[in-house]
Amino acid sequence: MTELVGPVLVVDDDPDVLHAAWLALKAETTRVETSTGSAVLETLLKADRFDVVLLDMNFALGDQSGREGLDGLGRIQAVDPALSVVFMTAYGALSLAVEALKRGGADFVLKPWRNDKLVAAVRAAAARTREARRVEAAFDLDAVERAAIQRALEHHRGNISRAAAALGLTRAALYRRMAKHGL
Amino acid sequence: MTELVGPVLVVDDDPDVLHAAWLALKAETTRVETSTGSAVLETLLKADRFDVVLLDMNFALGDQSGREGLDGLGRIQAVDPALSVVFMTAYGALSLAVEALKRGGADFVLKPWRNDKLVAAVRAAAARTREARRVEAAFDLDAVERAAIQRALEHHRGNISRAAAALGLTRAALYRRMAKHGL
DNA sequence: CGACGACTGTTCAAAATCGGACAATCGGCT
DNA sequence: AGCCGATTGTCCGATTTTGAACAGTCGTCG
Repeated sequence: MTELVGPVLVVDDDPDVLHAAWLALKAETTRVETSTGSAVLETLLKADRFDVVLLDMNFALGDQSGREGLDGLGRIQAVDPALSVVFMTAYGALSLAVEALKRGGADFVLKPWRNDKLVAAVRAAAARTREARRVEAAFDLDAVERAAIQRALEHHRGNISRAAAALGLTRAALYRRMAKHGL
Repeated sequence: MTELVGPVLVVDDDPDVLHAAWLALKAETTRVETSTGSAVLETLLKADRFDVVLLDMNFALGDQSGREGLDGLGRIQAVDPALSVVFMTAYGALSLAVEALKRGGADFVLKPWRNDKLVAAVRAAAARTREARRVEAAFDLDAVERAAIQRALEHHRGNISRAAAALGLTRAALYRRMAKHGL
């Protein structure tokens, strides 16, 4: 059973790269979004729930430090810490790759790539994102509270008063929280 | 491995009954508290965390309806729904026993009792209380929140900022909740 | 060293939540 | 039907929580 990869965002200053990535991924994913600049990164991330971001390391011409790419990684992590980022680069500097992975990058592919390699990297990154989201959800207090309330309501067969008492809330408080969680 | 039964509260209007219960239970439990009246029930229950309450059914002389005992049960359940109540009575009216158990009484012993029967009933009731408390704890929102916070803190190795983000809180909010839970 | 980024701990006015109270409704029992 | 206790849904002034801001600390790197 091959899980279908969700939306993928590809960011590179070269339109040819974007097109090549689109060709390679369109059959493997639910959707491929492309962007030539990292300026609107936050906007794009908030608009969609991507499974993977494919990010170019070198935006500034003549600057091969990867500053721009690492900065993008940080900004992505700030918006969605669970989202995996796969770097693309034409320069195979080892120290850069090490730094990128240490900071939480998922993988590193060299341009030009072999399509099957790219697909494999994106698949793995998507799986990583899903696992991270799964772990994250177990911590989110809102989700935990919602689950506890649902358990309590089920255990007391919809009796609000008893459920509230079991949860350690007043009835009014339980009403508020149920409304908040859409129950 | 025989678990030691925790504090037991015995309520009966007859001091002889209280003494007999004390003799039967003192070796089997951590503590036996006795009271001749049900008036101060709430006060006693709030002062200690009992494992079992032994409650007489007939307080009002000439009244064998068990009204007084059933009322006591209700008041106990209002304070601590998980606490098991064992009824004592000299009159073996079936309908009364059925009513008492339907309302959540744990057991029913006839006076005069055989000490080993009483001890067995108290042991079972104590186990019932502990199980009910265990189930209850799984619903209590404060306990659930506390556990989630501890998990998050451990997972992020004490890093408050990251733990707060994972929990979906601001740092300040996490500080407040940690203080509230004594962490 | 000195600068920098990340993290900490606390403050305070604004905003959300609290819970006791109320009238209405439900469900069982005579 | 009529009664009574339990439950429900909502209200509102009192209380608590919130989060942006700030100053201080820690660790790292040039």
